[in-house]
Amino acid sequence: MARWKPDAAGRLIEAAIALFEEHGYDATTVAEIATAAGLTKRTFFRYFTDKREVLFRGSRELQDLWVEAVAGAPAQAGAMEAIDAALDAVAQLFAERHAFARVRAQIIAANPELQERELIKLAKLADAVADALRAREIPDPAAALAAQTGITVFHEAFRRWVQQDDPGAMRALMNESLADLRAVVSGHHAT
Amino acid sequence: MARWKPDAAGRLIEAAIALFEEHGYDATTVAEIATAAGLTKRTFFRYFTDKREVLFRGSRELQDLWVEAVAGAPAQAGAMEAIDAALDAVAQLFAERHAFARVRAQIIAANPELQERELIKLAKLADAVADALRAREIPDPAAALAAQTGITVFHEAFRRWVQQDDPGAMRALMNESLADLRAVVSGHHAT
DNA sequence: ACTTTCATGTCACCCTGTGACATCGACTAG
DNA sequence: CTAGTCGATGTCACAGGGTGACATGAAAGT
Repeated sequence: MARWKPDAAGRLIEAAIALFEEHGYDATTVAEIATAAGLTKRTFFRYFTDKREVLFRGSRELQDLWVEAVAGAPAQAGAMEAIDAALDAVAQLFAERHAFARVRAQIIAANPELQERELIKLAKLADAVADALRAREIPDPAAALAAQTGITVFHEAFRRWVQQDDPGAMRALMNESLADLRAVVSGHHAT
Repeated sequence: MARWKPDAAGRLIEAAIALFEEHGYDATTVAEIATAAGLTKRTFFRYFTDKREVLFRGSRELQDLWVEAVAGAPAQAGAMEAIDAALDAVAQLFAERHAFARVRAQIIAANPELQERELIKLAKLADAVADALRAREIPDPAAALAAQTGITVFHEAFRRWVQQDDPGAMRALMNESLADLRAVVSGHHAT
């Protein structure tokens, strides 16, 4: 028999989310999370660099998905077509996780510190996507701006997606956001 | 004679920046900053909600400038014209503060926590600008997207502006970023 | 003069985050 | 089978960020 119960990180995440939902993020201490997961405070910090990070483990996965989708777009695709392909992949990923995403989004919405962490994860995501575009021979600053724009569209669509009930609606929301953005930037009037 | 030396907040900011430059942000404690300013740790936290905030007092001023410029744009101006007017005002403001901005940018660049704070300030700025656009009868989501786009252009231009020597170059950098963004979004190839 | 106001100080305290070292099952070599 | 190593976790002590409660005393009002 194993000395330790498996998946310590997973248990910490589950315990953390349950406690955050019940008492709020601030009112939950790391020691409480660790105890609820059958571990100690010190062990918590071996898995997560800080208390916030327990909610952001999935960001890495999202970033990989973006990067792979951009890299895997057809050879002749331009910057925005590659971004569009990534939006497809992302919309599919999230369709399976609507319920979880909502809970998590609610916890984050209630805490400025968590919003800060979310924004920096998004910024890192934009950097990674920009790198993926550069690897496709798209020069700067077009790569950086296209990446940032793709993330803006995704973020805006995500915000709306968690506020409504259809898990499959993300792609449509993305398309709306993208169309609006194009209209605004080129100076036409939006819908 | 006054009981306390005036401008406690200002003294704290100066002391903080000097110490951050000398020893780095992490290695500087709040107690050190306070003592250097002739105050106590407790007093520091009466002026700044946390240690980071001592570097972001000016963000409020920047936000007001944006909002006023957007509000004050000609009545017939569309979303992007109003943004453009704001970019003018912002470029002027920063022209006088190139040296300070560089020091501050360097401190922030060295610290992830500070970058987080910077990003959330930028997000709040985008929200405030979006509100100002809505006040001009620009409907959502155009208002939100135009605001976010304006901030993206500003941020990109700012990044380049602190890396070069001409304090007056910001407006030109903004124009370049904006032109690049337009080209990317509408699908043409950039320079 | 008496009171009130208010910026600052003092003190005690909790929580986050980290370094150093201990523990002990599991795995591996021989 | 035994010895030794490894790796995940625990224990302990501590620095630093951040806060609540109360004290102080000059200045400003009345």
